Amino acid sequence: MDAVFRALADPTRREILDTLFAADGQTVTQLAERFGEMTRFGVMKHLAVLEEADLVIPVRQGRTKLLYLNPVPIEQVANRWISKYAARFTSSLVALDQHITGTEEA
Amino acid sequence: MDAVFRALADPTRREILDTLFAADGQTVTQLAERFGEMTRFGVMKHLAVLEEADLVIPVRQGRTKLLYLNPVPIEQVANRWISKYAARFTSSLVALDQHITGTEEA
DNA sequence: AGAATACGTGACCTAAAGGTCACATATCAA
DNA sequence: TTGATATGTGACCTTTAGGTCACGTATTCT
Repeated sequence: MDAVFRALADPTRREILDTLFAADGQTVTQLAERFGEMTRFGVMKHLAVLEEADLVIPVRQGRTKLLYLNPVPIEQVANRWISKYAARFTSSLVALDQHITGTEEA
Repeated sequence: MDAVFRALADPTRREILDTLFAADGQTVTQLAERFGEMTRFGVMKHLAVLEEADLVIPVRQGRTKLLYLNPVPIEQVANRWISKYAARFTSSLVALDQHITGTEEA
């Protein structure tokens, strides 16, 4: 989970996730072209960090590498760490649970 | 929001938040004593980052500084950024909203 | 085969992060 | 006022992060 937090710390990496969210399965070059202010190598280094955190999953296809967004680690961070602090989030889940299980309308 | 992400990136800082979550309103020295492997100065630097991100709110009281945890920025990150990626989180909020607004039980 | 394309690696540089220390300041207590 | 306590500051050091580049490898196309 440490790797996830560290990966999300950089704005460029969050922007990469945003880009993949908008269009999943891009190649490295396609992605790099959207970051004109940075070379392909810079983007690749960020991708390495994102892959390390399992936020981006690479699929080799011939000479290209397709990049897929993996939201699972983000969900885990939300559920295992953030929910502890985000009272509204927690109470939302509690309320939802009560709603579902009928605990509230006893 | 950038400051929040960056602040959460370091494990020591997350541990500080955990400590304040367990016991809010500690002084700097009290807090520092729990981090035996680091000097007070190291802890203070981390505190500066947390305060910068508004995750820790300092209240000067005489010669001591009381540290309070502020979960609001974490909630904002959850709502404005993470919810986009965490499908279960999002659907939970949607369900809750339906529950509150009565959209569901029409 | 040869050329173009797509990605990978290692060296390298600069700036920033993490951490310690000596020292300064403010406050309380006697 | 003197001494102890609590925190703040700036200099300093070491490691890491972010970024570029020259070059190498694999793959596709003709």
